[in-house]
Amino acid sequence: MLDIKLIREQGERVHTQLNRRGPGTSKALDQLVEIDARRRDALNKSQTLKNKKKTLSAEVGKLKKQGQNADALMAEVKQINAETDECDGKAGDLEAQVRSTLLNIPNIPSDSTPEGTDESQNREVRKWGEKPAIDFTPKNHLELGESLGLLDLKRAAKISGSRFAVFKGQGAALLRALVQFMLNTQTRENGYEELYPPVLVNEDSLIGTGQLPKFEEDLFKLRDDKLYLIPTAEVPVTNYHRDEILPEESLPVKYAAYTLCFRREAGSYGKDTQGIIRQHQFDKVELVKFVKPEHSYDELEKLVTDAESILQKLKLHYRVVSLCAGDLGFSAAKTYDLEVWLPSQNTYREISSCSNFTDYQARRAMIRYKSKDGGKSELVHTLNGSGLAAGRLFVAVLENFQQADGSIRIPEPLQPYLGGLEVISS
RNA sequence: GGAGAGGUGGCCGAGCGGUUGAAGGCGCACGCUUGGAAAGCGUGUGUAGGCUUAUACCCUACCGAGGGUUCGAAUCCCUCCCUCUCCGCCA
Repeated sequence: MLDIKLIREQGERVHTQLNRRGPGTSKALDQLVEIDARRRDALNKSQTLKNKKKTLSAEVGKLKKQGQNADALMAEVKQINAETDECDGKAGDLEAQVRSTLLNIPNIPSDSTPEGTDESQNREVRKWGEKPAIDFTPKNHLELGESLGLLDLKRAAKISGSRFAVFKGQGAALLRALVQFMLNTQTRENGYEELYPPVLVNEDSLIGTGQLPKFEEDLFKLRDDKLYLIPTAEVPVTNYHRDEILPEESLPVKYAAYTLCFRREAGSYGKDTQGIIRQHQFDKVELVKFVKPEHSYDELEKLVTDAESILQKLKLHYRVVSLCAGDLGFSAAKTYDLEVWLPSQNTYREISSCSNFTDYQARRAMIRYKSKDGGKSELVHTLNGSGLAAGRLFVAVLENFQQADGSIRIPEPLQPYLGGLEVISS
């Protein structure tokens, strides 16, 4: 949520910056300032009336105590009440309008976010490692997974439908090893505290991080309870500190959380239908940080480095991409994607997305910090990034470490998690 | 799911229709005291919104949430949520 004061005072700038996401993005701002002015007007009237009412009511109390008649005053207060109700109603309606408008306006892109309208204009920041030397026609992860008995999508479709997978045998063990390896790295080497949160969350949490009210159709919702399945651990972990004031000296607060994630993938029909790249249910280790505003962009760089450390340890070739304004997520001010090399597709595919949300989520979720030497509490900046998506990492391992005979070489750091297993073969 | 108890400031805990944003205590901050510390004494110590150059004053709201009764509600009534205890069920 953007600051209404900022919109009030620097409307032109906000318009310009929002429209970097695409023409017309700032349209919702148009009437906002005027509605807000009317809101404050009604509020002021109501408050003046309430003040008068309070004084008179106290008078009534005094008179009654002295056994005197207070009928005239009581009638007057009744009259004021009618007016107050009207003002309150008006102010309430206007406030609801302002809030719902604000909830549907995305974050302002950072100055360092590149210009551009879509994915094709994202800017490559750096590359790491090299493409694997494969001197045969590489198989894709589905062929490899099925022939080695690691994946069973046919039966998954029978059990649940399309975009679901069963990981089997050494495939299931490999997925588990990847999760374990990522969690250990992030908690033991990169300084994150582990959290294992619920995957069902309430509406307030989803409003807090920005999935609601605008993106309800992307979420799985329970029929009989007001709960949703999380699309990412960002939701429960960021909301862990919703409505809290954190002590300044605790910042930055850093959490790593492994959860299942659930996405309806509405509107992605026909995209990545083969294999397990795009699933309704997938595993992910998420990194979330709460930081002081002045550090958030430095913290974003570190967050990216922490996510990269997993790929580097596994010696997987990847590149870092800075998303352009048009490709930026709703709540983000700046985002780096990590894209891992997939030999079968001869391209880089997203495996992590690391974002700085500045104070946008913090304002929605009311997450603040207060310095030890008093002063006003201020909104924190929130960040998060995948560290990493386990299903896609599974794909990358299969494809990049495949050998001519169809077997998979297990990267050394993973071997301890698989009882010393060095190769998966049929 | 059934029965009962309860949700008040950072914490504990009073208040149960009238100057109560809320007694008292603890904690915390600052000051005095001290060689230093403790104790003691004093002062201060919530959030949001409005107004404002102002994180000064002033005003409004907030005692789980939302409604209602009343001139007036933390206090009375209704609905919902959450916590605890017992029973049932269950991993």
